[in-house]
Amino acid sequence: MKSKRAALNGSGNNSAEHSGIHFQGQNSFNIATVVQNPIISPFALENPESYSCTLDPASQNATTTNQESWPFNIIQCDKNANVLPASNSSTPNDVLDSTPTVGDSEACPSYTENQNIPTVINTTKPAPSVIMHSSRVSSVIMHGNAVTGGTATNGIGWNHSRTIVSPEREETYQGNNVEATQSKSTSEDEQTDKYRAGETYPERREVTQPATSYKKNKSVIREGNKTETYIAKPALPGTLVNSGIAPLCQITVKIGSEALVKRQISGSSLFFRRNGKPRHSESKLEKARQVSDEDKKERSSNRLRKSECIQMEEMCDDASDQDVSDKPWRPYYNYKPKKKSKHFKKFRKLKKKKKHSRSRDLEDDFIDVENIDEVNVVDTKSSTGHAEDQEDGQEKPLETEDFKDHEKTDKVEMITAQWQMDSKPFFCELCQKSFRNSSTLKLHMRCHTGEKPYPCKTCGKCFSFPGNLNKHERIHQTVKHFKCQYCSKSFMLHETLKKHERIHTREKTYDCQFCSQQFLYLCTKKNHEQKHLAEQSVKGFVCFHCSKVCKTAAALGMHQKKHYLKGLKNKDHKDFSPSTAEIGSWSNVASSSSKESNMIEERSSLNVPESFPPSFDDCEAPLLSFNNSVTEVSPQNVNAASLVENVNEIGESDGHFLTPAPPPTGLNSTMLMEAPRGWKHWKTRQYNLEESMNTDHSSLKESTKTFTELKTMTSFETPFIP
DNA sequence: TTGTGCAGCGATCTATAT
DNA sequence: ATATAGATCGCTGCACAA
Ligand SMILES: [Zn+2]
Ligand SMILES: [Zn+2]
Ligand SMILES: [Zn+2]
Ligand SMILES: [Zn+2]
Repeated sequence: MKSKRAALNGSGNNSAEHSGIHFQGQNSFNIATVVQNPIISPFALENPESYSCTLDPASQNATTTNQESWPFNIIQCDKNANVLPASNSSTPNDVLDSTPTVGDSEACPSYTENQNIPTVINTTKPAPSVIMHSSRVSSVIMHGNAVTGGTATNGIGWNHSRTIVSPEREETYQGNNVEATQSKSTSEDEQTDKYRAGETYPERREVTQPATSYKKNKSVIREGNKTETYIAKPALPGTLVNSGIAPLCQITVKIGSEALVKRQISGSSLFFRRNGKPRHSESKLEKARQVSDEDKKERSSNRLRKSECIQMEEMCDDASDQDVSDKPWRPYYNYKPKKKSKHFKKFRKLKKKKKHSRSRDLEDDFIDVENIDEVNVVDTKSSTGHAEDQEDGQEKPLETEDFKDHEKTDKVEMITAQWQMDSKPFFCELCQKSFRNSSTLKLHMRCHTGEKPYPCKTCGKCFSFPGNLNKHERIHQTVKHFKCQYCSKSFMLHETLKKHERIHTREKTYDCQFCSQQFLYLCTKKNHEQKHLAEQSVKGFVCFHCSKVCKTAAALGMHQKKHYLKGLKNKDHKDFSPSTAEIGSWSNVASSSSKESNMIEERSSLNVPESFPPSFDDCEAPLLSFNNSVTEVSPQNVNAASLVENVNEIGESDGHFLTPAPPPTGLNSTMLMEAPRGWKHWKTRQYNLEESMNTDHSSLKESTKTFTELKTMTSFETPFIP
């Protein structure tokens, strides 16, 4: 059995393939993907047979094109079939109980090029995930709340002039996932059996209209043949199936080609957003909540039990979780956002200059907004420690001012928001990403729609982006065009060659945070670091200065206060002077610790180098913590710990004591040394924390860089190599 | 069993063309 | 302003060696 590389983002959201789901990147089309989620379609509550469903006339003229698209079902319903009872409980349980589980992948035939997928029309029990209404009076299907056509809003509550695009485009796909929201009824079983038996699928249809550009903003209700489209889309494929958080769905209401309302029924959309700036008006959130509540009432799914719903509610109860709901809509497994674009940097620079000319003190508040991509405003590591200004390559000095974090955060938010508004005015409503122009946004929407208009001429595999097709088509060439200039190896793709050549050039390697090893591949590095983390599960409160281990944080505080006082005494005013915040921080720890100054001076005899804190296995207090606040381990935490560690080393290398730096405020003044022993465990925690903090991985990268710089400066000679 | 490197792909960024 | 191509990054799966 082969070992599998640990997934890097650890979210479970990336488990599309793990769970046998192949929305993207695979030709296989796993229908179970959609079926798996009981919440996925409120429509499933409805008795589909009660509708008179006809094929959308447009779709009848549709041509079959690409085979890999989002598995929407599209049904056009008569107007009089529009009104849906809010609590129509007709056979919901049946529906759900018969819902195939994720593991039913074998029941879901792989979709291949020559196969046809049944459209919804061909099934006897259509349970659409997309419904097209001819009605002029729109209503949101589940609860009948009207979205009045005449006063159409964008449903978002924003009043700016951004372009908001809903996932479905002018081209809508004729559903091929009949089973998507349909119960795994006998008919479905029959069908899947048929498919397995090798019978051809009914032809899959696609509604293809001339690709028109997205209308900018403003939902204009066209008179005449207006079509309202309700779309319920599965959320992220494979979302946390195992964790009990079911993938959810999203409802988009389209009138004509205008996306007017999107209701995202996803994890935390089941719950109120506490603070403002909602993307949906409160009433709509309320509606969404009602929907979910009804769902919860009416569904006693085997896979999503009520308790799980409650659990979800609890999970999202915290304000910090609010935006978690946005995450599942990031295309492709919740990818880490790419690096901040140069435009953003330019923007920031401009801002800085403006500020500088206006007021000096604002300028002094250095804000590293590099990290604050999109919604990440929690990680304000810039407030302390070293922050690298990537743009100039200049390293910012240690921040010693007593900042008010929230002010900075606000500034960052402002800057980021303003930048997005100014520089990226094209907004994807589904994932809240912004883009610089409509083309980019259009392209991006393919991630949501699954549109893949670029088929490989050789194998027929379709791609969303021409560049990816080009890359792909090279694999059909047997010739490896790209030769390594250092060895004789050749590669199909230039990018692969470049990656390979890093072996020789040692360029762009990934440094282990804990030792001096470098790795060519990020995943390798992370796996390696995990090893450190696992072994470094130090339980106890470690003094970074002398490696003593204290049983409690208070004890450590007491101990380190000694260091601090000593340092003050010996300090010959180099350039270090602790901030008041810092002193306060340490004093607080110390003062609360008078009772518990039972320091443990025992040093582990494990293979821990002298400079590394000893482990303390039987210590009850698990975390190294400032201010007695505790959080779970995360890459940020680890980096923070490392950061402090190295700051200490700076001080020591200079021959004088340096008080440990305060923890980065972005970590809520918390850092710790404990890591779960298992990688998977760690991953999970990492993900959860990141999600709850509404951060992304970019902060990790930034922190790592900072740390790497420190490492270089301080010549981290004694790596911890277990 | 574990670690490492490669293949391949999705998605985004950036420069350039229209 | 928009569209496009190429570059790039991040990710997973797989093969293979230790
Ligand atoms: Zn989007
Ligand atoms: Zn091909
Ligand atoms: Zn080579
Ligand atoms: Zn290491």
